[in-house]
Amino acid sequence: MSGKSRAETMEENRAKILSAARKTFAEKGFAAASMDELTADVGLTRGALYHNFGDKKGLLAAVVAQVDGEMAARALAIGVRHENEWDALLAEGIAYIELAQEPEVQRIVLLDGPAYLGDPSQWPSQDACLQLTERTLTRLIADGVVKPVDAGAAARLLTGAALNAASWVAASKDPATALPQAIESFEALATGLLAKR
Amino acid sequence: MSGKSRAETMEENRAKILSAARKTFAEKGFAAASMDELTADVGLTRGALYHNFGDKKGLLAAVVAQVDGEMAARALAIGVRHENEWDALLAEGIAYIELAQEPEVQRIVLLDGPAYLGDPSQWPSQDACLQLTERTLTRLIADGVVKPVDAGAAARLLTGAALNAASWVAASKDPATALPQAIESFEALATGLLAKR
DNA sequence: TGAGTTGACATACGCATCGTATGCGACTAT
DNA sequence: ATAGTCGCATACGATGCGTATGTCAACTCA
Repeated sequence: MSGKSRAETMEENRAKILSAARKTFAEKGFAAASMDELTADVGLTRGALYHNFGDKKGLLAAVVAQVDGEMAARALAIGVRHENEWDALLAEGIAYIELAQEPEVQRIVLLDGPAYLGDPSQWPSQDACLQLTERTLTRLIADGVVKPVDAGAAARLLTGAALNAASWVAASKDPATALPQAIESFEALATGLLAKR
Repeated sequence: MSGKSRAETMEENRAKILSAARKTFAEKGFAAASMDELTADVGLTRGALYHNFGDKKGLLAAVVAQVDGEMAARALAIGVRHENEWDALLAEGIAYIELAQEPEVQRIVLLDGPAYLGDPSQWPSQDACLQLTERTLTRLIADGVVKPVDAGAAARLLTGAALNAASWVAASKDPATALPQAIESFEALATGLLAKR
């Protein structure tokens, strides 16, 4: 019983390519990544790639969805630990700033993703991070904690601020000191959404 | 005296290529833009391109600097009309949201620029928008109007929020109604930076 | 003023890469 | 057993980039 079913090896090869792409895209960027090299590194050819993902952009989309999903899951796990919904929102935002420090996220999700797949709000994966904060914001607005602004717009602004903060920290000369400064500013900005003072 | 000097035609050809690049990059994106076509459209060859701009990325950098500079100039002109520095900052931010609605800015400065040239804070042009708001913020912090946060971080967060808002509006189904919502949220967020309430 | 030099651009070449069309072996169903 | 399908490899054509080399006009200087 050592043989693998057809569907099993199929999934294995898909995963191999996805994993290799995730690494290569993060290191060299999407444009500079050669599909010949990438597939050869896992013992396959481009034939497998085009069969599984359609084309090069299809592979990027799959990688983005994976990384994006993991980030949302981690942020959610952090936010859920807070009883107060507002504190959870803040914690999630700060989590984004910290999670987006990884070169993988920086390069794939924040740089190449938008450039080749278009604006995140149009992605099939629908930017998991955005949806998460939008739902949280909607509840907070209903509870009167947050000003009655459009939740979609506020969510986009908030995550946009957080992710830009992450890029700023990652690109700064001294990330260790830049990170707390970014978080401080983020918290200050966020409090602007509060209804009561 | 109808003859043009060597330096004159040089500048003319540079401007021709730059103008064509600005249009093509905005319409088809950086990756899909063929340098053969682009130069042929203005009656030149790639030889002129590589002589004037070094390589394809060099051309993108020049275009980005131009568009970025124009945007900062327009935002500054708007902000300067306000006597109150804080109102000027808000007006500048809102101006970014509106100015960044143009497909040129969206595609070139916000998508392809970061992807191919790296984080804006590392650009030679040093993201004119960022510098502008950072200086304004520094003055406001010195005056005690804004909380004593790091001006660089806050500037990045603020412009990041504004530019993401612009992308959100541009990608939304109904930009006409999304724009005021984005501005409303932006103003709310910005007030979080105020020291006194 | 005329020969030499420089500079701006064109031409030509090699190399890499992508997408597709085609081929082949393994598995499956009847 | 055989025909058909599926997953992937191989082969091909088409672009596009960067560089090395060529060329001709403009500028310099004696």
